[in-house]
Amino acid sequence: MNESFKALSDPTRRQIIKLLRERDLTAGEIAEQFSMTKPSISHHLNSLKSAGLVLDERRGQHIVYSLNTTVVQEVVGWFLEVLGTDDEKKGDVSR
Amino acid sequence: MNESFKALSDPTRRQIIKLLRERDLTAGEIAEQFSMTKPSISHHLNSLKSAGLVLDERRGQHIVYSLNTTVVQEVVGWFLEVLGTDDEKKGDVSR
DNA sequence: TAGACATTTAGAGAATCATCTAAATCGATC
DNA sequence: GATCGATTTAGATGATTCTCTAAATGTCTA
Repeated sequence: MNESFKALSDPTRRQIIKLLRERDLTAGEIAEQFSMTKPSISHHLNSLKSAGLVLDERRGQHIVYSLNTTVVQEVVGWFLEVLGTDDEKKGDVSR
Repeated sequence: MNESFKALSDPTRRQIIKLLRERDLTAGEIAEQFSMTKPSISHHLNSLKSAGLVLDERRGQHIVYSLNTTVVQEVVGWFLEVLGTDDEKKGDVSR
């Protein structure tokens, strides 16, 4: 969970996640979108991957990245917990 | 928005947010909860404050911190945008 | 298997960050 | 107004992070 938040703390990585929401993309296609070297993007992709936020799959010469919605959901869960819901008031787990 | 994510990338700061969900707390009360010096906690509080995630108010000798739910909501908004909703499919803004 | 392309790994440098101790500020009380 | 308690500010240090260039790896095709 901590790794997820760390991964999300960088604007480039958040942008990558937004791109992957549209469709799966190869590492090269992702790199094209940024004014940064490919190794740097590769580093960011690795950070997202080890946080479990994205998945990768080799497809021949290319490596295709996709969003792991499950893990993103978990992070949203943290926020919902912090914000509380209608069923569960601040810290009150009695009901 | 970037500052919010940066602020949330630290476990101590996320824990502070969770504590403030229970009730408003003074800087000292917050510091008590951690095995870290008060100046360090003060630094974290400042980080949360300048990200807009918490609010502070001087009450006599003490300074009371509280959660700024509005800004936390904004961060949740980012996630909902990434995850999509039932009304709005991946990148499809046509409907 | 040689060459070309896609991607990652390695290593380095500059910047940012978390934490500490020591000192300063701010408000209350005697 | 001198002192006490609560909190922050300043300054320093070690660790982590972002980015780069250069080199390595993996895969396809001729």
